[in-house]
Amino acid sequence: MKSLVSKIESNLPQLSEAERRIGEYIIERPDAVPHMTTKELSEKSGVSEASIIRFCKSIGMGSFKTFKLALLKDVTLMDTNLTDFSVLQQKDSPYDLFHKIIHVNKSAIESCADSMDRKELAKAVEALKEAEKLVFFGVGGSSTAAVDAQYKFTKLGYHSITSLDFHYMLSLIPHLTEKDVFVAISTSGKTKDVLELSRFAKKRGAKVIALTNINKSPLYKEADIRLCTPNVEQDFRIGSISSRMTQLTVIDTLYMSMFHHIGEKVVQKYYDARKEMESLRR
Amino acid sequence: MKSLVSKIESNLPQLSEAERRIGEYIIERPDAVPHMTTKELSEKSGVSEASIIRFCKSIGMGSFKTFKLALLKDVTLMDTNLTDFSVLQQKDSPYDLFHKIIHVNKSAIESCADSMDRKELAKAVEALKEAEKLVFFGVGGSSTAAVDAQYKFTKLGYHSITSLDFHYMLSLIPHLTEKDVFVAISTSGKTKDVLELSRFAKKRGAKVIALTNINKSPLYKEADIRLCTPNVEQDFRIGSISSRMTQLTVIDTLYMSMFHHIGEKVVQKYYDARKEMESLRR
DNA sequence: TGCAGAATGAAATTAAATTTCGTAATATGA
DNA sequence: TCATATTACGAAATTTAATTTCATTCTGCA
Repeated sequence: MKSLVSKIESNLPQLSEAERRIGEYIIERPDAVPHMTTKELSEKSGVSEASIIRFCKSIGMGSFKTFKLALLKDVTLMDTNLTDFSVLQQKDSPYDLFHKIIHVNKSAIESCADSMDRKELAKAVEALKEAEKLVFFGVGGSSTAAVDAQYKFTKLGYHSITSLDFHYMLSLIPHLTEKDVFVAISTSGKTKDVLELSRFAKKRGAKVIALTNINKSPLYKEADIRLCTPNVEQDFRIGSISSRMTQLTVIDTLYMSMFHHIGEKVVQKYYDARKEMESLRR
Repeated sequence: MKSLVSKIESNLPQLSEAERRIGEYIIERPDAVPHMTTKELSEKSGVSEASIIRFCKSIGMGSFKTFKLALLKDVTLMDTNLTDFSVLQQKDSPYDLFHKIIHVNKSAIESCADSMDRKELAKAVEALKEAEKLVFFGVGGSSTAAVDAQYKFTKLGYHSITSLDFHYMLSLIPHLTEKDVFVAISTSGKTKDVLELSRFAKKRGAKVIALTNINKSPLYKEADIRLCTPNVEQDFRIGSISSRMTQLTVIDTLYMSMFHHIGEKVVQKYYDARKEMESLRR
């Protein structure tokens, strides 16, 4: 049995101008179409709504709705890896953007699997297991990951520190020892603040874990342990919205691994914290 | 990831009479439902059309249409039968966990599409367009999203504020006016700190946008605009690692929409900021 | 050149989804 | 116990989407 998309593809030559335009759009973005209305699809493919209906009939579907359902079924089974698309188009509505972002973020997380080195990950987990203090540092977009990590590891009972303030960090690092871990977060691996603090921490004897894009950046080279995130595409104008997702996925992994390790010991404390929270009704 | 049908099944006891009737019918004939209209389904299950809509919202879907699409996907996949998995198993290596987390986070982002209401999203974007000050507030795991949002909107040139400190926020809110927007972030929608500040902000006349799970929580009810995230499963011991991903996806959407709106005006400023950063070699 | 016939989109119509609103039932609390 | 919320629900109104109708344009051919 032929898939609906390939059926459209093979019917393309027989279709009229307007219908072919529709078909081409559908082939391009089959995953997006089931969520659309005739109006949207007509705008996207540059034809009238009436033509959409005619198109559906042409390829043997009773109605636009039936067609959408059939297409969704098709796409679900196909499990196609959709390739790229440009994030910004002038006519995009917020809802369009929303779906694009879902797609982009999903793919970003998916590609995490490619860039991660399993040995480095194991080393990172070992280092964390033995760590006394954990220091996270990232600036700009990477501060999100630092804040998140700090919160999570505090929940696990770690002495876990982060700050956005370079000078605060500067005053903190002299107190680090070989038992401590400094997690440097920088997508590019070139951020000067992050590099300087990493070097300083390393000089103090702390283990430096770099959470950075997979490339041979200074941070990558200088770190003791490298947790690499994929080189997700980024729009030069807006920066990457997705690199943060990849960083957080790695943080989640570290968190879950540590939870796994010390897990049962802290469960009771989680309960206590939650119960206390409830009694304070917060 | 639980299937939608089994999710409905387990939610059944919590639903009201009419909604339970609907749920029971869906469990009985899940394959038939995607092709039905609200009218048909209401007749089959012996309730009103309005209840159908309410049912969809109750189980975490933005609309009847998205529900049908999700159900179809579910039914389609049921044949190919992907089994779910529990996140924690004793033998899991960090690398195993990593892959599981990739999977879980991906699914969480994917299911964002189901819970988002397109009208509410449009309303949120409109509100942001006209806003003077933006205030973000979230505690615990939700603070990540607040921090991220604050950073992003500052980059866009907004007067954008967040803090983890309840008392700081308390002193800030009296200065809000009708022109300002307060974005309340709480997965459960019940966090007392968030609720109290939202109410206060609303009393001051600010527009309150809730970024919360789709459920009928106090925050959901009281907000002017509701941006709903899906009810991702969470381990009672570790809390949800994924709800943050869904929140960030919504933040990304708002950010991109605003960028889209005021976009070209700020591009030059982005360049300036980057050039300055480079000249400072940071 | 002018006519038949196909292709197309704008506007009208029909159908479906969603919201609003009033009522009844049930919980809450003084 | 009685007043007061709160909740659940369906009927009707409204909004939104799908489909049909119909006028216009284009194309090929006598």
